[in-house]
Amino acid sequence: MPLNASSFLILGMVRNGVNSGYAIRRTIENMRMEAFWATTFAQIYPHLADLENEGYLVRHDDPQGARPRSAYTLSQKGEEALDAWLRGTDLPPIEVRDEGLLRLGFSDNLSPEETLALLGRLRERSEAAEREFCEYNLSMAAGAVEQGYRAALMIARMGAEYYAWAAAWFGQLESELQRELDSS
Amino acid sequence: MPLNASSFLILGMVRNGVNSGYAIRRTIENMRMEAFWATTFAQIYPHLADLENEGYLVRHDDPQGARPRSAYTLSQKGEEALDAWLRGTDLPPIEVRDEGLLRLGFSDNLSPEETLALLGRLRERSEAAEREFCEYNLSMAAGAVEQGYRAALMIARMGAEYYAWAAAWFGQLESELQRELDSS
DNA sequence: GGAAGCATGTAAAGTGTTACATGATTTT
DNA sequence: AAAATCATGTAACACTTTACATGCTTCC
Repeated sequence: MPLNASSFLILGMVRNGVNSGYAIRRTIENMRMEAFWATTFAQIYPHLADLENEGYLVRHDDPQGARPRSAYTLSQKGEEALDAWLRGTDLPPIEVRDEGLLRLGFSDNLSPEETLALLGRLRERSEAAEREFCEYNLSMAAGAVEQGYRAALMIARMGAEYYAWAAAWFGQLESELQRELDSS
Repeated sequence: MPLNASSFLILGMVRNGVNSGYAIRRTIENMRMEAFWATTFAQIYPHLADLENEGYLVRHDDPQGARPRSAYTLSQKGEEALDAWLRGTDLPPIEVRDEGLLRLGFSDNLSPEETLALLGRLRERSEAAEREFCEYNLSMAAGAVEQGYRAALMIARMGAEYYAWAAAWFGQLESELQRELDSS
């Protein structure tokens, strides 16, 4: 089983002390990490089991009262694989799937009013994403969790700034189109 | 068969006069449309056949000499489906998968030098993407293809500006880290 | 004559999402 | 007592990518 990006997401989480499938999913949600690498419970649990079978992770029983719980730690092999990936000189291309931009790209047949409405929805979607990142950034700054999580915070800050940029970009297009509409 | 975003990409292309599977793939490549919705030949050809079976597209034989070729046009049903999608008020969330950002997010264990190298690779990748968008934008401005392709050009311009922004962002992080390194 | 590009596909594998199922614990 | 959250998974489905296969045409 060759490791893929999802494997390293899990290994990285475990090294950061996020040691159960449930905790990994929740952390990804809280950190808005889905913004650049999404996953679901249905992916994480089987993947954790695979990584244990292949010797990258070690599983421990860690029940909370009568509720069973599996906690994981990195094995030597897991540490090495994660470090090799972090130091790798390859860099796979970014993959984006944005149905909204696709729609904008085929909007030539829409009326100016309809295009304005679409641009407004795109801007609002970016504004909402920006707000979510800002909320996470604030909650992090409040706690003293910054020890050892510098990189994750850096990414979240980039997310906030990117979505602010995108919202402004859509807003500018709206203004231009509105001006054209007014002057005709 | 409910239509998905890939269906509308194909319908939109056909309406714009890009009427064969081969031409659709090449146009997506030339326009750098893969930056926000990627596809391959292996997806397009069966999908075209499905859309024809369901009555969204009409197929015509359009051989070039002895080389066979299938050309498509939109049916009434196809036109309507495409317009309904363009005017839809729903807006599915953006999906991004960026192994590079994932790596940066787990880079706390790297040395400053190694982090600098990673940031440099990320910046270069953005710079390369920006160049590709600019090339397409220039090739469009040169030709008189702007008639009816205003939206596609708008998107390509956004692509160029976004990657310029991202490259600058990574560059700034590099400078900050370098300063820290120098002053210690 | 060979390389590059035009043109169309199939098969298999890999990856990811949705829906479902179960039961314990904590909070209101 | 009900709702929310913790915790773990399976099964089916949908989607995408990779590799392979074939043959024509144009340019060098």
